Amino acid sequence: MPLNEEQLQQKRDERREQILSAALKVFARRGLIGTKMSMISEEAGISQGLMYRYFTSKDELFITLVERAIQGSIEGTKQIHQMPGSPLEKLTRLTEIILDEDGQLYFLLMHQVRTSDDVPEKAKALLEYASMDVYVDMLKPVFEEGQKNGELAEGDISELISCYFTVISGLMTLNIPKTQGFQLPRVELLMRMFTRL
Amino acid sequence: MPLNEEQLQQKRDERREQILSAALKVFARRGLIGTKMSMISEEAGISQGLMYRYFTSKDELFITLVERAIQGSIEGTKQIHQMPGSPLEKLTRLTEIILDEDGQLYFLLMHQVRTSDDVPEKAKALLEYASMDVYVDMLKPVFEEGQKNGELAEGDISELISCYFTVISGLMTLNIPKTQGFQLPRVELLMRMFTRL
DNA sequence: GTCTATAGCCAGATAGAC
DNA sequence: GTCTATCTGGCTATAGAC
Repeated sequence: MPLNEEQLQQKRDERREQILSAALKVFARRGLIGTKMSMISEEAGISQGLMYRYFTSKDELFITLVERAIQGSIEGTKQIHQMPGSPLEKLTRLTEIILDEDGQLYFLLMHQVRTSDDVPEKAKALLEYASMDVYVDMLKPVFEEGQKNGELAEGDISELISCYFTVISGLMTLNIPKTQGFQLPRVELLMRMFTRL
Repeated sequence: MPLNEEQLQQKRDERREQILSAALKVFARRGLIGTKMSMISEEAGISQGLMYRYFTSKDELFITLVERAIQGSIEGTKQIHQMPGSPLEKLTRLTEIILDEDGQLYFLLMHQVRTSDDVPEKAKALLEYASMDVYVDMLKPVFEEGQKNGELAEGDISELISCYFTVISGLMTLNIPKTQGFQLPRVELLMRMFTRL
């Protein structure tokens, strides 16, 4: 019983996802240069040659993942507006999600792009869509409300949000789960930076 | 006029330092694998071949720098006991120094060792000397005094110090000076995590 | 002591068998 | 569609000229 065209396409998409998922795991930890195609194919359980039927090069594979990482981080941050509770509760919840979530792999990937010179030009260009300003603008309404109701610290809003994202980014970048000795600070401790004294 | 043995040795040491300094700059940003010997030799302004007269391999060069990084970070942290002022003032001052200083390159190097698998076994082993416990123990007296005089937040001291170093490490790792958009948070903002409300 | 040229190895990408 | 075998280029480390 032969498969129809749609089924074939679906199988092809699944395999593509399988490769992307394996590649994300390896790229995030090891970076573009530190990753050999053989590592990805092994992680995906297929041969090296086969990957080139789905992606024309290591760079293309990498760039595809960077696109997803940026989109995912923006979508994730937007979630805060659907959350219940006061501004401080929202911020606390968002922080817990970010630090917990396995979106960490995408976070590390974006860090690779930011700090490495050996990354394709296109990946660098894509990162413009994830500038600090983008995130600051998304969180601004929440911080404004929090300042108004007295929960959040006074002061320049952009500076506060920028501080928030910088600290969170730093923590994510340390890749703590696997790093001996370091342990993720409790969210309540972190929040003290932004709450009214 | 020929140089005597001591002068020759000194000239040799200078060249060695010149190579080490160049190597630190490149390794810290690009990691062991991302760095080609030609990059280091170019940064140092010498030929590739010459480096092998001073270091037997890329790995040896890397390990030498890791040793220095660990020693430097410990020495630096110890400084806090020589500082003037109250515990909170000492901690603030230490933080400013760490974030400011060009010891950042050493910081990044240690991060490379922690997170990369492609680093020589010996470098990994050396990092044991820079475990979180080592730093916690160094800062313990200062935090104890700060809690006693009411400047610092109450709570488990090890957790507070560990949080402190984790956040600082994260910020250093982001390599902010060169990273567009990110900016180092003001130290006073960071300190709010540890001061009494 | 320093440089240039090269040997040897390793990994990305391709070709061709099944 | 998938795998194995191979081509090709680039980088570490060495050899040899000056």
